[in-house]
Amino acid sequence: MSDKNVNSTSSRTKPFSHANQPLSNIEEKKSYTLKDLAKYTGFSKSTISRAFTHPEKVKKSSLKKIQTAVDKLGYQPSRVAQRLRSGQGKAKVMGLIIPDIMNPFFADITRGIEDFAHTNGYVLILNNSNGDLERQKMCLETLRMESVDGVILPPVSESDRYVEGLVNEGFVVVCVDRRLKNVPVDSVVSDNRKGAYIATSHMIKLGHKRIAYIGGNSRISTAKERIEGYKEALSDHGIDIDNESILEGDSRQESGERLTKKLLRHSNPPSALFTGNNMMTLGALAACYRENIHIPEQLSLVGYDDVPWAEALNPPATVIDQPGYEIGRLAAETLISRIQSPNRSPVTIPLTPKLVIRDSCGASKTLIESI
Amino acid sequence: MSDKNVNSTSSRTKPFSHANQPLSNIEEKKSYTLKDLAKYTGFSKSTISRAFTHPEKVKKSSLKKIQTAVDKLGYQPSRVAQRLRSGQGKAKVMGLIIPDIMNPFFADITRGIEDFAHTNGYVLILNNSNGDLERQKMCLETLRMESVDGVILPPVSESDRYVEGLVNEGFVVVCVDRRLKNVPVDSVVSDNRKGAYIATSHMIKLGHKRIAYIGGNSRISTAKERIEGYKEALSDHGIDIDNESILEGDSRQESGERLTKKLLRHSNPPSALFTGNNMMTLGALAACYRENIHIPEQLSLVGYDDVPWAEALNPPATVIDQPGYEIGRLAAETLISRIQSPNRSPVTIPLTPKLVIRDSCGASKTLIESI
DNA sequence: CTGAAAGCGCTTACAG
DNA sequence: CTGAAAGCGCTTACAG
Repeated sequence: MSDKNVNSTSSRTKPFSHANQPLSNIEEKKSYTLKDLAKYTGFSKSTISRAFTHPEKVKKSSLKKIQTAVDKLGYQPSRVAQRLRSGQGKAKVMGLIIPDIMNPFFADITRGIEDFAHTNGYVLILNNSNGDLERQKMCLETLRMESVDGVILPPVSESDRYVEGLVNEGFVVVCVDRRLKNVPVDSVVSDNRKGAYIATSHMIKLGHKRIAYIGGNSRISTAKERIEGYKEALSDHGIDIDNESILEGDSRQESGERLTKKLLRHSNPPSALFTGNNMMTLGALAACYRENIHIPEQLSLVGYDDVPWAEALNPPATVIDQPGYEIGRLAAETLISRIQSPNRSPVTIPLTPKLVIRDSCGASKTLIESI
Repeated sequence: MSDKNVNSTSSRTKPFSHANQPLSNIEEKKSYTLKDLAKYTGFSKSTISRAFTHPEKVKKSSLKKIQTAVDKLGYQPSRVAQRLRSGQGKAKVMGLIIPDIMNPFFADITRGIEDFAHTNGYVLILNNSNGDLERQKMCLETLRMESVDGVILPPVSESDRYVEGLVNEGFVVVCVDRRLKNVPVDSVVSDNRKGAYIATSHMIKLGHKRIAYIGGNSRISTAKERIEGYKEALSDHGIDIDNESILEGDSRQESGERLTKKLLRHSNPPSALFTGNNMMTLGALAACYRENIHIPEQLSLVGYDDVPWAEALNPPATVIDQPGYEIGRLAAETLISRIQSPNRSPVTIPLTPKLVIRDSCGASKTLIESI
């Protein structure tokens, strides 16, 4: 044990500092254990433990005495010890692996998950995969060593042998935002094909023919689905698909800027742009500012995700909105329900995205057109 | 589960999929334990444990055999069990309590902390205080039950009896971004007084006399310091302080919008605005757009934090930049160093903010003026 | 260099 | 209604 200087407080008055007096010989302990409580109350550890876990099995008067002691000592059980004792699915910890916490959509999902976890007595271990498959694997390994009850993640890649193995082994995984192929897992996702379809159709209705698309890496399910929805909308409206107008980046601001510049410098530049990713939208805007392109006069823009700053932009941005917080909450809920019924068949909970019309396409009305 | 016996090894080829064959009767186990490894290799649990913790004390050849078994079975130690055994400061978990993960500055700090934790074998438990003192207390209680080695947080309030008690008890706390009064804790903070001073002086130099300020609740140390810096800059330049131009909100977008509207509708509105908080900056921008006020022609603006969208705004925003990621890393580093030397005196690590000049004050040059 | 034993702080059958 | 005992998976003196 390491030494620590506890003897600084001489006289004490407040309720808290009196707590450990009766057990002065273990005064330097960080926190009390069942054993201390047993010594203090005269009950056995069993009874005290039972007072917490099955109070109905303990005599009222004993319960009261124990409660008093708990209050007096400020006893708090060790969740680590509880975890070691309790079986599968009772650790009350969930893991979360986020590709980029700076992305407000993921931050919102995180918030939703944390809230639900907190409310249900779960604790959340946060990991950052940084969009890297190898790092995601390391995170999963760590989370496994932590005996978490399950993991929530937007998979870095749609197909992933390591995750497949884990799932088949019985490790609980819930996909959020992005899907996983070839594995039976619960997923809480939004309908990205539809979101992209709505966005693209909106521009088409406003008269645009040359609509470009930039988005994330297509090994990610959402990126893939969004391209599909975009293409489908064009086809449905009899517009030819121009592969030079479809550019794939890496979901970061920098690639958004780079790809947008490329599009703008094209001999026959697009009149409208759909950015399938909120960080890339930021890059696109920076590119327009640099190239002195005015929105919406010279370029109409629809972004993905109704980020907090969408409304503060000049002009306020028309976007596809997905309920991040809600998606997060649902994912956490799904995880807990899966833990409780390990054998139920996997569910996919799809959320429907909405178009939020602001001014970046020239349509001046500010209304939410739910589709 | 229950007992198991090791049948002698059959032939195996693929490391992973065949792994658990020799232990087929415990096939449904989630993961292997030291006991399994002991049975499998013939060594005692002690030796195997030692092979991990003190390999130099184990014979080379044994080490090799154990390694082979580990690989074959895919053994991973239980961090929960390790944690229970190991003493204070060896749990390798840190807690983080964030007031608002949607705030990109906090998200950036979180990223820095996670990175450092990950690199050093620590795991991060994330909690959301939502800026609420009571909730922050609950988070701290939970984190304590989790036997974390320490907690990093931007305190919701500068003075907080509960946290004080915790610290005096020896619970490791590192303040990040915001300070704590009356308690000897390590802190990694930026010089907010100076940041505000620089921002305000910049506007003064551009000729502004009526410079308004909106910021967060003044029970938060950063908000308080920024007001001080703002006032100091005015005084130093011989400008009277007008208390009607100083409005206090709650660090959220909505209050930024509300307060800005109030300022703009004033009979003698300000010609410049300093928003002491990035979410409130967003609100201020929305207010300007709504009230049809042009930046920088009608109102100059300096915001706090060089958020990812600052550059994508139209016009790109002049802001005070604080290195969030770096601050986070340093906080995690400080936490770990504190764990290692529980008795060293508390340090305060101050970072210097910079002014990033863009276009929201009319100064058209894009340069970073480090002060 | 190795193993048997104790113990971290809890919970849960099993006997009273 | 209560207590003694076993055990969760590990680590670490203590003896060989």
